[in-house]
Amino acid sequence: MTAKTRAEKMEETRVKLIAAGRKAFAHKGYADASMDELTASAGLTRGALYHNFGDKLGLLAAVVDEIDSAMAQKAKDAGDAAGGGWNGLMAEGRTYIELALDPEIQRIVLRDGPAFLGDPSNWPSQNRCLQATIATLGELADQGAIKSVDIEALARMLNGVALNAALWVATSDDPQATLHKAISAFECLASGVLVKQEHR
Amino acid sequence: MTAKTRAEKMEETRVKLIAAGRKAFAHKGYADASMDELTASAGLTRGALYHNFGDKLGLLAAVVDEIDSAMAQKAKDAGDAAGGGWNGLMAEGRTYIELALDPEIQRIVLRDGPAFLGDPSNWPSQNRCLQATIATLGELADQGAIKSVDIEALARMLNGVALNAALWVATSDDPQATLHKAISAFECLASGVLVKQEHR
DNA sequence: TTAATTGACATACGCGATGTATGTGAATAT
DNA sequence: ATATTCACATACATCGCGTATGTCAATTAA
Repeated sequence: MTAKTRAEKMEETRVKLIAAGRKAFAHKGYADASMDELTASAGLTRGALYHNFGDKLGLLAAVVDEIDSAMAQKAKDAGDAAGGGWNGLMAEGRTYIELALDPEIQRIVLRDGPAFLGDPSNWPSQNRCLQATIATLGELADQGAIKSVDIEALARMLNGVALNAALWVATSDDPQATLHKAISAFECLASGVLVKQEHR
Repeated sequence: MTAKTRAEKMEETRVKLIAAGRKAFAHKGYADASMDELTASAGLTRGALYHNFGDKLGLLAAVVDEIDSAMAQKAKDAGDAAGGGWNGLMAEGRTYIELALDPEIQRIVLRDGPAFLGDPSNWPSQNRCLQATIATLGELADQGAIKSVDIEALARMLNGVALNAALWVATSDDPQATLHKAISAFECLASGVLVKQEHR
């Protein structure tokens, strides 16, 4: 086998640091995570950290982006599996909320992320997710399936509901029980954008 | 007039520190707010801070409690002025959106609060704004005007929509135009919780 | 009125963590 | 083979929190 090149080793340390970051940030929270301990647990020093990510926030941004991108991908897959359209949109939302059961996601993405990195709608991963929602809503609007309200506004509000639901589940004492309530409320509110109300 | 007693002076310093906390936390965020600078801006030292509030988190809790209480009062007033019921709920939502336009509220109560103090429903203030929404929804549920979904969940989702709307408006190029879109979208989603008699 | 005591706040210190400046050795280029 | 780059380690400066201790005015008691 071929010897490791320099770029390969650097990528290796980036992966190690992000992995260590996920563990430390999830377990102790961003504020209480020591970069000395974190880098040591990866067999490195803070030198590697500041060379690769600039500062502590840089590592958090990288960790959040990795996790949030994976979340968006899973949500999109669920939407496609549900056949797209309205059912797809609901499946995306439901999946996003269910992911909030993961303690790592709860702590890093839903709690510390907004506090230390700012408004989530400015995150690269969140913007991608928003564009996907806008596209789906656009199709539904062309079909006359939803009320004539500004598409971007609807997309932002829907994502806001899902994010808020996820946050609620994340901080709940009983995540499993809260999950069902959150999903029901999400679908209830979402039904408001449909032209035809569901019969119950 | 009577000379200032000791308890009166202490209350004065508490007021000064909370006021300084609101300014510093809103402008620099909780994490980057220096207690040295904060207390100095109030003409005091960190000694007063730790004597009155125990630690940095104690001051944040006091600040959040004060703001959260004021928010609840304004929302309730708006709801009452609209005559309660569904109109009152919509008025509360609009009020919440307008309140969340305040950068101080955005940063301290809506972002740093949950991150550093934990789940808002566990705050000493018990998130009074949310409680007001829950109370109104309870009335509507008794009247059979809304779908049978968990009241707390609905309240949280509605507030989540309002929060997201406010954040969007706040960062918009044209806040006035965006505000109308946001409120329309809010009312659109909110209508999802109403039962529609004509479809039964 | 005056001496004793309380307590609200200031001052001083230790500890830990971040960020930067500098050093080093292995991989790459000439 | 020598020079150079650069990924990372090491060493250092700084800053901010929390605590321990000091101080002086306001209260209390005689």
